Amino acid sequence: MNPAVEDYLKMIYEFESDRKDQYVKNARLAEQFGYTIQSINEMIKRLKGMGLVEYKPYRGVRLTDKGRKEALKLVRAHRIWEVFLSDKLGLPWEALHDEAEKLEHAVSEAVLERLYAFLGRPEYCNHGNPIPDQTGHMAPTYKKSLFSSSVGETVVIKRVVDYKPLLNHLNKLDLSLNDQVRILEKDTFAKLIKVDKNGELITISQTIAETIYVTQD
Amino acid sequence: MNPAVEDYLKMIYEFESDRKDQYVKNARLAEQFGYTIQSINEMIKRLKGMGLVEYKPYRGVRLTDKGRKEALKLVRAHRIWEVFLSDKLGLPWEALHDEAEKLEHAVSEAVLERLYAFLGRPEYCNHGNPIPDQTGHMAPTYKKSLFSSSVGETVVIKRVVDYKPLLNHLNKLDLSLNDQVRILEKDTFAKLIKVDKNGELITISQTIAETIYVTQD
DNA sequence: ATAAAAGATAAGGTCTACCTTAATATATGG
DNA sequence: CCATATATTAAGGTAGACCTTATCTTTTAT
Ligand SMILES: [Mn+2]
Ligand SMILES: [Mn+2]
Ligand SMILES: [Mn+2]
Ligand SMILES: [Mn+2]
Repeated sequence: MNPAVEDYLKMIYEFESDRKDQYVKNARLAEQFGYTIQSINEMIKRLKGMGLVEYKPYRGVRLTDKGRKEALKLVRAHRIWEVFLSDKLGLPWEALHDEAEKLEHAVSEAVLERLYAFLGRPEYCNHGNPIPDQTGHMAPTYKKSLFSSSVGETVVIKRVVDYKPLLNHLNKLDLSLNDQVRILEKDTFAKLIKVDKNGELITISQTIAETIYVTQD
Repeated sequence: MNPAVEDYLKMIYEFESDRKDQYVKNARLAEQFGYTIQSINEMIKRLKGMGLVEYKPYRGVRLTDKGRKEALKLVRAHRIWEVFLSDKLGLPWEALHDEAEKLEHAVSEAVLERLYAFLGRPEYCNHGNPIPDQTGHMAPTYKKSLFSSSVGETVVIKRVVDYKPLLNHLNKLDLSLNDQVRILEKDTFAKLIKVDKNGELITISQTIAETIYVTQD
């Protein structure tokens, strides 16, 4: 298990969590990684040879139990490092991902468990994604989007998509995890939602509001 | 600068610190890394091409200023991670090196500086090696060996060679960094030294005592 | 001075993880 | 039902970082 293999497993895992029980298309992986489809194909064959994925031509790829177990370890390491970088070193949320992307491959399970304990066994990373425990179990994923909320509702931001341009945009809008907002207006034609955060009026496009997940307060 | 290149620079740096202004022999690198001399030769050529080392056939290799600067960054990262792993996660000193060997390559300078501050800008790692600051300056290296001490002297252990079998042996002898010991007896024929630590009698071979560095108390 | 030891170089090989160009197979929607 | 879009496979290439086998050069110690 080297960084390249690990990153493939993690990516496949993340795609699988989006659209449950779907095969992941090689083309999607190619696009996401910025590699050619041929390279993806080669690696998929290697992963298959290692018993980490199941592959059906023209359908796509899917993790085996063994592959999923490995992927979960990586997801776990990634999110634990994010918590460390944020909580202990004070890195802003848009910087966490890239750093964790490297650290996740550089740590033994023994050190990871100690780090996890040191951080107080956090259940979520600083983007609101659940952190699997040693057995692979994790807290629920917030699935209700801000845009799906109704006018008058008061909600709390609990998860955002971990994508740097989005996080930078949220910084500009002055929106952070655990912020409480009240839906003032929702215009499905203009594709906008207006919310109130502590007396501050914030206007958010539908596209952005669909990448923000909330709980009703 | 990738992990392989970084590890070569660090190794050359460490050999250079031992025997000042000496060229490092490719054979020594080969032995230490466990690679063939041919492989070392190839890599040395690459390092030379990158302007990181100066190489004289039959004499050896030496870091350029550029190479030394890079090497120092790695030494710094390595030792800072060791402090983290020991002080915050409680890893025993014999486990620090292997873990730091991976983490040192996985961290940006920005994160490293934050980590350094988080740890309280330590001057020494947990084996007593000085940690260079951002400019490359560092506290002095302890150079007086335990075996060179005289009977009757009371000394404090300030540095040990970071070599796992040695550290395990010191654990068995119940010797740690900052322990205070008094030299009871030194037998240059039997190649032994006997010390008292808090009423406990500890017998140490010359070879081992020469890998332990002390200050006079 | 010279032979043995130490060190360097040459040539060819492997494996990983990427790439390009080109051919081929499948899916599907009009 | 078949054309076009989508997906796959083939073939060959590169660069890094290792390897082995073999030859050649320099140093050094007697
Ligand atoms: Mn990664
Ligand atoms: Mn995250
Ligand atoms: Mn290393
Ligand atoms: Mn150390």
